[in-house]
Amino acid sequence: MARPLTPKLSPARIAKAALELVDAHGEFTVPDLAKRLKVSPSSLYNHVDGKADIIELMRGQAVGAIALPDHSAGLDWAPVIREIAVQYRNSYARHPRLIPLLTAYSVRDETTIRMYNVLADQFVAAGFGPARVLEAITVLDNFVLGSALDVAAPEEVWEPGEAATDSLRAALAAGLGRERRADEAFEFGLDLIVAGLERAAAAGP
Amino acid sequence: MARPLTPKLSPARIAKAALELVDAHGEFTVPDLAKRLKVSPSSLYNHVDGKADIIELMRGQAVGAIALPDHSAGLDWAPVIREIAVQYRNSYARHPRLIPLLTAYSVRDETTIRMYNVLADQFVAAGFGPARVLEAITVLDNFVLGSALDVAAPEEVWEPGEAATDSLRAALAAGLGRERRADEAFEFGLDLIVAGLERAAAAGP
DNA sequence: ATAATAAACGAACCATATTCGTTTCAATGG
DNA sequence: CCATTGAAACGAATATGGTTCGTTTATTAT
Repeated sequence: MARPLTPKLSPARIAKAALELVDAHGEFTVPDLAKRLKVSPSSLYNHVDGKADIIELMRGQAVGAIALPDHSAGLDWAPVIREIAVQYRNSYARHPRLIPLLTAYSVRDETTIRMYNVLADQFVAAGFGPARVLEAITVLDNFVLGSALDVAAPEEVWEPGEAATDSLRAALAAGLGRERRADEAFEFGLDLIVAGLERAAAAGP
Repeated sequence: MARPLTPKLSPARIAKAALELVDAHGEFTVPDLAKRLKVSPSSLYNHVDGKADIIELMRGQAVGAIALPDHSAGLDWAPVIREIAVQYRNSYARHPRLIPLLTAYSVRDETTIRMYNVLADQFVAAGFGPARVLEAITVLDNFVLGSALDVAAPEEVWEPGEAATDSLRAALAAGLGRERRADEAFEFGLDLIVAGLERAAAAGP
């Protein structure tokens, strides 16, 4: 009932359990989380600052796995930013139901900043001016976040209702499982954007 | 204390007041909403089904103002889809702080379906096959949603921290106010995507 | 008139997040 | 070796928020 020989809790353990709850149910409550950890709710507050803090820790878990490509070498910039976008998006897609929780707060963490830095360097190398660099990063970021939310959307959203025309109905029928469909749309959109950026770079300052 | 001569409440009134609260504070609680309407919390339940229902009503308010372009004429498809995307995004941008609430549910309403129909028709006219049509719609949708979330993000998110490199720092310095910056990035990205779609269409099926 | 419905209210309820005081153990340093 | 300190758990208590229910009163329909 009191202090155990070996601590049952730690921020990492808490974040992991919370993420499992979110993956399973799309949300989590402090009592549920405590139950899963076989602990009383108030015990959690010895290790974390509150629910918002737990969400931050989950973001770290999700995004911390991003492996930035080695850009120090003289690689072409386009494949580098493409790879970053893929990694970024995949790290979210692994926990789709976490994203709605993150959008409610929308804080940028350490990993994200590092990523922005690499992107900025690459775009400068591509010959973009400062304003364009910011726009390019924003475009990529927005597309990645939107695509991640798409993965989280429930299947029913994409079921044709009464009002669907033939064109839309045919398109929906062409979709396979939700998972791959979201993946393919992301790849397609990313190709469009990267190709567009390359053309913009070639067009000069 | 009992039934008044003229009803104080209606779904529309409730949605309007709730939206004002969200615009101002980024969230709303039922007690606060009731207070603003000078009504007891329980009275609301004579007109709406609960908090989730109120959020749905707000979505309707936000998105209901979209004016779909007249596409029956033989206009080129690219300007049509571009205009739709702009309208769609702007209707969200008018109430940025509402979006995080919507992403938690992500239900598609009537207006959205109508929009998808028009998009599907246009892409078919452009010569895309069914699978491509779905991908194109998804790409646009994801980019619009991500861009809308960007408008909602607080300013501080984009302030350069310790870890920012020169490239990123310069890019951030080039940004004006948050609002216009988000607008310009959206326009830029939309141009990239539409141009890419045009090239894809020209490349054939 | 009388019945039925609509619209408000207050009280009560349950879940959630959080705080506080207390207890128990582990480690440390005199 | 033990006394102090601090970490880690707990239970009780609190504040807030969403929702339900029974009641009251007015409007509308029969």
